[in-house]
Amino acid sequence: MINPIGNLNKIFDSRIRLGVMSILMVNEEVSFNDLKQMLELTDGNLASHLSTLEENGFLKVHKGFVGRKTNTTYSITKAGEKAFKGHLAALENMIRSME
Amino acid sequence: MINPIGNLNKIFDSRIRLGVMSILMVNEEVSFNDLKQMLELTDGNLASHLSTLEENGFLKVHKGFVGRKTNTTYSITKAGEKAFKGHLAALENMIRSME
DNA sequence: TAAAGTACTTTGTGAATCAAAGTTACATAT
DNA sequence: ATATGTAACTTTGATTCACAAAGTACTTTA
Repeated sequence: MINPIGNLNKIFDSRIRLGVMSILMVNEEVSFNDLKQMLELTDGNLASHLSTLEENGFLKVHKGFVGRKTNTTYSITKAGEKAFKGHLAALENMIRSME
Repeated sequence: MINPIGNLNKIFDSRIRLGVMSILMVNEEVSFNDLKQMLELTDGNLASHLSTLEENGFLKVHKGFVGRKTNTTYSITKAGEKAFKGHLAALENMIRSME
């Protein structure tokens, strides 16, 4: 592939999905509210990006409780990890030719 | 800034603009047609992204000739270089927390 | 009982993306 | 002189995306 952008993953063109993935690479499980605060998003905006990532099999959802409050957490899947690492590698390749 | 995506530059959310910039970081001057072929784009699509980059002061245009044919080339500006490097640094920061 | 929290979904708007077609200007081939 | 070609766009139109705001269903706390 000569085209330097050909290996970038379209799902990760979105800064928000990029942010979610990078948070989930480092934290085993993160709640909806923590993601919302870390990324400074409205509920709806976060929810829609999370569902895009979920539809693509990049993350999985755990519905649980903290005390008696509902608590939804998200974690990365193997496929998500692979796709994200692939995207980062593509970014690196693109940039490596600059040095 | 705690928000890991807060320092990313919106202009570079686009893979195409990212590609243009990375090519221009490495090549002093690149023609419209070379960019078109490298990035596998239609005329219109490339032209519109180039004008976005130009409007933002990230690249400059040189209209010249090769023999008697018109030849437009593009090169990065100081501001473009700074913005692009800033974006890459923000990406790196975001990713560094993963290691 | 009222207010607030969680995690959404729905709605609506504006912006972005892109291909395709049209345009302008010059060049070359017939 | 006419037709074809190439470069570099601009315009058009359709589709998709992003996002805020409001609405929903359920529970909890004051």
